Amino acid sequence: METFLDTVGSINDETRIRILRFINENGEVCVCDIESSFGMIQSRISRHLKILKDGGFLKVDRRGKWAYYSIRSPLDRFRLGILDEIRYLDLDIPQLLKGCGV
Amino acid sequence: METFLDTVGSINDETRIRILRFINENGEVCVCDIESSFGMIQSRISRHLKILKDGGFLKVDRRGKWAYYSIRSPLDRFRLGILDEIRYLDLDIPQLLKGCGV
DNA sequence: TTAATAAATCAAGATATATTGATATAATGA
DNA sequence: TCATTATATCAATATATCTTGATTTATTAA
Repeated sequence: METFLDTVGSINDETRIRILRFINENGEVCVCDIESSFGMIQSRISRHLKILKDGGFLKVDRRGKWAYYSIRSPLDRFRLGILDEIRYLDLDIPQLLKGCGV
Repeated sequence: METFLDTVGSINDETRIRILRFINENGEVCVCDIESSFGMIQSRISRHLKILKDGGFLKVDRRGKWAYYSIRSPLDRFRLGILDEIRYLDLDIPQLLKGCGV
């Protein structure tokens, strides 16, 4: 039950839906890419990523200083359905903007 | 987008998930049945029913003094998937207890 | 080492949502 | 009409969530 509410709660926020779709469309991205693409401060992005990860949608891969987030795979039928559902919502999804100063 | 968030928000609450499953398992019930089955006060049940209705899960049929709630039909793939998903969650769903003094 | 960068976490305030009890509306029957 | 019953809505409070800015942790490079 907690798992279900974590999953549902994780998509009960427009910012997170936008981030989730952004990652679904662009594949693996690091936190600073999301920061600069969305023009949002780091702590805000980081928190939303954690919630999406705890909701079972994302996985992290830490390489060097960076944390790379991508869609967790394999994804169950329910979460796949959600990804599909948000695919065509009327939302402003920014262009990918590489944000880390290498 | 608002619609999607209404739908997701409507199931982002354990009480509402329980009510939704209760109705899904028992079919059409009136508000006082839910009240007495769940042992919750009327305004609380009424509010949650409204949210589930606005989320697209329920419909109301007013007959006489009573308001009968049931699963809206036909239900789209996404909402059907949610009903299916909550079907086996570890939740306390009360027995139907007829609550209206006829 | 030390400084710089990337990311996570924390604390405070703002906003949203849930619960309760009271009141309003609407239908029925005396 | 008036009282009763069923339901909806409102106002107040409690609780949860979101945002920001500051701090902490970890990695790399000077």
